[in-house]
Amino acid sequence: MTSTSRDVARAAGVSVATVSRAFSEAGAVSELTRRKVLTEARRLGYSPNPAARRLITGRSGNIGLIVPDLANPFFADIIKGVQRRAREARQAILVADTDEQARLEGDALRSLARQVDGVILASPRSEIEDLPDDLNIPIVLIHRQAPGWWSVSADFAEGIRQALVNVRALGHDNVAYAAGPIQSWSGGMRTASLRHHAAELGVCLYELGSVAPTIDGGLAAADLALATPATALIAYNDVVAIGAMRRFAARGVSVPRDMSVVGCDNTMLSQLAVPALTTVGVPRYEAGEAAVALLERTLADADAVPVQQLLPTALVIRDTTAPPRRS
Amino acid sequence: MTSTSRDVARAAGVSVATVSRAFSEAGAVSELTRRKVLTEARRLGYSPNPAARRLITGRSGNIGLIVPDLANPFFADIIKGVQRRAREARQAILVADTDEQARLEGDALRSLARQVDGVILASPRSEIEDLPDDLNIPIVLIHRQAPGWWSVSADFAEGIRQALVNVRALGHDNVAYAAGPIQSWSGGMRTASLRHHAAELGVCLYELGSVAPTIDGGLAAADLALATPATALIAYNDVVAIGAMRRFAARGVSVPRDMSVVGCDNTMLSQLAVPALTTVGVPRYEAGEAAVALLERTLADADAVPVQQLLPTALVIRDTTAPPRRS
DNA sequence: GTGAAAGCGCTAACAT
DNA sequence: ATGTTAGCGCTTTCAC
Repeated sequence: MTSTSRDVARAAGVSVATVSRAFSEAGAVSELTRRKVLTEARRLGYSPNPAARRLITGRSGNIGLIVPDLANPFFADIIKGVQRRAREARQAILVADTDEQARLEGDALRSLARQVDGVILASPRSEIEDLPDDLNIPIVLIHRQAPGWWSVSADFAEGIRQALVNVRALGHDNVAYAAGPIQSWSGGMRTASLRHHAAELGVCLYELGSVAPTIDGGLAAADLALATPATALIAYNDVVAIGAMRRFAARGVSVPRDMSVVGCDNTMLSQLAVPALTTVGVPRYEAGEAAVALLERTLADADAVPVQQLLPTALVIRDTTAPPRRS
Repeated sequence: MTSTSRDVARAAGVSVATVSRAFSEAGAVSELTRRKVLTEARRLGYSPNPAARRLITGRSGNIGLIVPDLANPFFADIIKGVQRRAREARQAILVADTDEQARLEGDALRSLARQVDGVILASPRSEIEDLPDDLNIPIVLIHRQAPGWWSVSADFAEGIRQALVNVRALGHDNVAYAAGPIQSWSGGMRTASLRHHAAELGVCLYELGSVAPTIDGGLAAADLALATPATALIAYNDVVAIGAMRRFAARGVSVPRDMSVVGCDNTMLSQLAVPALTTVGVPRYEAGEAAVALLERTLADADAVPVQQLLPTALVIRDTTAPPRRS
């Protein structure tokens, strides 16, 4: 059905090797014959068979991308970044969704391994040491760091520190914190940073414990926060923050007059739902792009030493209300 | 580095053909040798080279998915559906984002064509006749119908009709409609259905024209709606509806007391942002699954006659307020 | 039920 | 600058 390099070679009166060269643009073919070959190829509707090419070069021209949840806008943005950079590099992307299940990450990795040149693993839920390590392909982590692994991650510790500084500057000295799932690496970073800097800034930190990263989790967080003297709540992410705000409203607690709320991640949700929410903006698009760039580096030089790139977060301040006097 | 079928064959004391058979589970190999082969394979960390397999079978085990915008939760859900069904069928997904640009769809299609067994094209922005038709691979459209093409689409006409019936039942007889981009096929379906049924239901329809499918478009739609006697506004999608509600609020028009608003698509956004918004729920996850199922059918029987599957929409009613008296 | 051998379509030496 | 040739790792007749 589809024509082969032989057909084109025959039609153009050259050898298959020349056809191959014309398409691999090694520049090792005269301009004249190149045109001739390309013309015949177009006429016959020929394009190189990627499977055959791959069988011999060992390169697939594909990169794998594994994310916990495609429907989460946070990861959607990461994919867009990866996509953009990959398109430039003429690489296609194979995407896998693990439904937030850590154990599916290893499976996805293994099934992708033979089909791609490298894999980008966004916000892995697994323990890094549980991931298969005999895959023999480069892996770049996004928003997760681990010794000896390539990664590009936001500086979560610094981001949350800035949020705390901001809240402190507004005059809050009793701050509640609703942590997310305990497996969350970024959550761990945030918690540690918060503990460290609260003391330093003279802020009394009320840890509300781990809540689900959902609207419901936010409702619970709000109730817990109201049981403390806190006048500000820092939430694991925007969804939790939105849930908390909803509960505050229901309980007659005015935000931000009676209670400041700070989200994290700065997803589109926060802008649509609560334009006044201050959040810690975490780079996503940029992280996706950077991850592809790192992958290209490992592909170009397999022995390169792993890079752990750190991207800055940006505090998006949309609330500058001073705290109320609460006894 | 990675071992080949020959290595396994040697280790297991069989021929490469037997190894191949053991992995292709044709059942054409004795249970004993099968175990032996599989054991050796595991020991050596062998798995079949997909490129080689593909070169000979012609099947890649990949399916392509082209969407206008990965960051749009609407498409994210479609991907999740595709993903789920594809995983069951042990197919990987190559995803391409066209950034809402029609002309990129043809490019994406072409670049995917040689790498996949079939392509799913979600909500194409192109004119169908502009798409390349010499690709020689099956294509299934989502949320778009065209003669002679495989497709699975929501019944947009019926969905919007139900919305209109609901609004009419609430007592509104002056209804405004903010249409989306004129290139939108689903939008065209909706507009036609609305015109048709408005007359039938005795509703006076005020067409506000085409607005951008954004928050800003919603702001404009609200202003336009207030210039008519309409007591209800049906919006192209939830984002427009949310934008409109924001403007209504700013202009002191109470929703739903003074103005009913109906969205479309029932995205997560609408639930988070405005829990009271009535919307037309368009199947996404299901559409994605169904599309893979159709693709499997074309793959199993290349001569099968194209199916155009229609999925029902679901009216999500969260507002039952009667209309105000407006002169 | 299993083996031997012939390619799938391409690229990469090696010649010329 | 171009042609010849030898595979890449697998599946698939065809024998046995």
